[in-house]
Amino acid sequence: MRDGAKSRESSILAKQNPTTYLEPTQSIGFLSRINFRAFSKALEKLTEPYDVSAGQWRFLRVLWKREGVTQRELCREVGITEATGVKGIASLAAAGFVKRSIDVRDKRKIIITLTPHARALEAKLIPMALEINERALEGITKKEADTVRKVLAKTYFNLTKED
Amino acid sequence: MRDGAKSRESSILAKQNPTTYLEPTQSIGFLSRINFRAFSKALEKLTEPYDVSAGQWRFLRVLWKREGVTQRELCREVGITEATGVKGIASLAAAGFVKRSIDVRDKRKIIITLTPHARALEAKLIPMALEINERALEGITKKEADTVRKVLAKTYFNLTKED
DNA sequence: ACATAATACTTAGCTTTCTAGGTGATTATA
DNA sequence: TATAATCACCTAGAAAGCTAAGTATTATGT
Repeated sequence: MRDGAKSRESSILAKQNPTTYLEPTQSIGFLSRINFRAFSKALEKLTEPYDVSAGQWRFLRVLWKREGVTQRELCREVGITEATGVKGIASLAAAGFVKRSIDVRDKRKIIITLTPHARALEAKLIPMALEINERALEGITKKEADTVRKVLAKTYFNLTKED
Repeated sequence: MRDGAKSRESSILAKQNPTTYLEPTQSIGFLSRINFRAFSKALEKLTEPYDVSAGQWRFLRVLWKREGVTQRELCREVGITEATGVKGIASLAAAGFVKRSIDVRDKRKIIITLTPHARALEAKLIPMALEINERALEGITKKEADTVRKVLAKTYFNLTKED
């Protein structure tokens, strides 16, 4: 690993300054960004031996719960635009994780189904996600974690309503 | 705005399911990702009339507090790799927001300084960031917000230590 | 029935990010 | 002092996201 990345990550949150409202380290937007990257990278490091990238993981997680869904619905659940979904699903199909088939009753729709290989990966990969979550939440009480989930759901709602 | 984006954003968090640990809407990684996008987009909508993108904003915020910093140090504070920084700073320079100059005492280093135009933008743009934060935190107590900041700093630390 | 709307996916092009592997300047060491 | 190591930045290439605009297909309103 490059030294630059390491020194950045280990020290960026060292000097928290509670006096200034807009200090980056005090901004939930900033914290969301660096946590998103950290979660992705940590999970990707575990799933990489199975040739599953962080982007692919996000689709697979949805599909394991709910297969045979349309492309639009899948994108909605993953939390991305349909344009982004086209690329992501193409990459999943190229890697042999999903099959795309046109809905017989509505030829506009594309139904996404998992290949047996991708279905089998669930048992391997879900524990990895659990492990990352556990590692991330070390030293954090259940109540605190619940507050974070509740607040982040609310901030998201506040920022995206009336768009 | 496209209807797809709207329907996605307005309903994705509607059905929270507290029973399953790894539900996307219960995952702090997932929530961080969608919040990062939401914060970026909301702020960008306000700063766009000044031709400042979300990426550029992240650099400017640091530089307003601490000008004349090296490229490496700037990247560290923004929370990105140096490779990413090269592109971002090039975009800032091309837009006339910063000047890059070689350090006379160490010719490896590049010192980033703001142009008068970028310096003047601080007074316009900082209130926008405050506004987005206020909007995001509507209906959230100070204590809850503090918990979120504390927890997100900890999850980030937990995930990036010993890399 | 036929023109118009809406729906579902696609394409094109841009931004922001990453990793891996450079180059050149400075510092440390044998 | 020569050589090696380290440092600071750069390049290349790819992933993952976005908006805006385009193409079929289906639904709707007169």
